[in-house]
Amino acid sequence: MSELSAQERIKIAATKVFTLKGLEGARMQDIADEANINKAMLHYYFRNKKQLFEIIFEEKLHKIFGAMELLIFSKDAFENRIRAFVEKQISIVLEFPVMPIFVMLEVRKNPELLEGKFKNIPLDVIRDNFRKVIDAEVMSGNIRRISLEELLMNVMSLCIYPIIAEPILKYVLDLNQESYFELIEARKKSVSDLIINDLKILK
Amino acid sequence: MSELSAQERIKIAATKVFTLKGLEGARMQDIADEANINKAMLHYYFRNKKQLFEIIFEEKLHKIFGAMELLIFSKDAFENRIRAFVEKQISIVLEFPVMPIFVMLEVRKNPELLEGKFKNIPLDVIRDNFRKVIDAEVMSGNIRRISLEELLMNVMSLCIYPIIAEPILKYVLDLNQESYFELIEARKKSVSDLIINDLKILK
DNA sequence: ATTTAATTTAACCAAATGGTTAATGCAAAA
DNA sequence: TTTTGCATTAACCATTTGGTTAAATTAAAT
Repeated sequence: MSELSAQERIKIAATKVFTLKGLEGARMQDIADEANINKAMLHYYFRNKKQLFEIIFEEKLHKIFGAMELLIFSKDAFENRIRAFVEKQISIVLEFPVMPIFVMLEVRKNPELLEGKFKNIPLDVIRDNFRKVIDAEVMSGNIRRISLEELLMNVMSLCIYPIIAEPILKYVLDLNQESYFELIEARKKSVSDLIINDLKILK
Repeated sequence: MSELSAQERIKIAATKVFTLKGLEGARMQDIADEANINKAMLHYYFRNKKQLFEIIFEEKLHKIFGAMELLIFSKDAFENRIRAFVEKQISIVLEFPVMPIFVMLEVRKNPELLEGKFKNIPLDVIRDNFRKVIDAEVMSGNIRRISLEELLMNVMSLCIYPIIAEPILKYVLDLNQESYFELIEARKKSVSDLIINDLKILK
C-alpha cells in the first residue's frame, strides 16, 4: 500500500496530527494509526513526543519563510519580484493551509520555539538587503516611501489569511469549494495588483 | 483577591486555556488552577469539558463577527464605514489576539462547530445588503467594480493577520513590543487608505 | 547456512486525565 | 435556632496517555 519508509510515514502522519491538534492535543496513538505502524515505532525513530514535534515544527517554519528569499536573491525588477513572491507564497500556503495557524499558535504557547530556528535563513541579511531595494526604488521615483515592515505585513496578510481562514470565509461568504478556489487563484494576480498600485501612488 | 464569581472566573480561565491549547490540549486541572478553584467546580457549573468549550467557542465567534454589522447598520458614507470597520476590527483582535487562530483551527478540526452558531448574526442579510451598497457606489462612479468576496478578504486579511502573527512578525522584522505596537496602531489608518485607494482606481 | 544487526510487535507500566461522589461549609429562610 | 439549599472540597475511580521492554520477525553480513 505505501511505498514510503516507516520513518517518512511517521513524519507525514505527525505533521497531520500535530498541525491540527498542537503539541499537547496530539495523541501518539493517533499518529501511529495515521502512519499505520505500531506505537512503539514512534519511539524507535524519534526519542519522544517533544522531539518528534520539534522536527516537524522546524520543517514547517522553514517552508513558510523560504519564500522570503525570493524577494532578495532574484535579479528581476522590483514589481516582478513582488509578483513572484505573492504567487509563491499563496502556492506554499495552499499546499498545507494549517501550517501557518499551527506555527502561530505554538509560538504563542512557547516563544523559545523560534530561537535558533532560522540558522539557514539569514533574516538580518534579508532585511538589510530588502530595505536597500526599497530605498533604491523610492530614489528612482518608482514607488512611494514605505517601510519594509508595512510592506511585508500587507503582502503576507493578503496572501496568507484568506487561505488559513478558508472554512470561516466559505461559511460567511456562502461559497462552495469551487468558487472559493477560483477566488484564491485570482488572488495570485489581484493581490500583486493591489500592492503595486498602492506603491505607485505618490503621496 | 478576585471580585468575580466562580463561574465568571472559570469562563475567563477556560478562554485562556482553550484558545491556546484547543479542545483536546486543554487540561481541566489547568483551567481550575488558572481560575483558582477546585476542579470539581468546573463540572458543577458546566456539565463537562465539551460543553464548557462550546460556550467559550460561541462567545469568541460572535465577538469576531460582530464587527461585520458595522458595515451594514450604519448610515455613514461608504468610505467612513470602511474606516470604522477597520478600526473596530483591529481593536477587537488586539483585545484577544489568539481568538481568530483558535476559531480557525477548531473549525478545521470540527466543521460542524459553525452550524447554527450564527443565529444572532443574519449573514445572508448582511451579504445581500452589503452587495447592494457596493453596487450603488459602483453605479455612482465612486469606486471600481469589486466583489464582496474580494473586498472582505482584503480587509479582514490586512486587519487580522498582522495581529495574530505578532510573535513571528516581531522575530522576522526584529521589532520590540513598542515599535510593533506603533506599527499596528498606524494600520488603523493605513489599511483603510490602502483599501480605499484601491477602490478609487478605475479600471 | 549461520550469525548479526535492524525493524516490528504485543504486553505492560506509571502517571495523567476527565469525571464522580460523599462529606463539609455556609449563607439565607423558616 | 434549626433547616434548607447552594457552594466548595478532598478523595476517589475508570480510562487514557506517553513511554518501556522483551520477545519475535525480517533483512543483511559473514
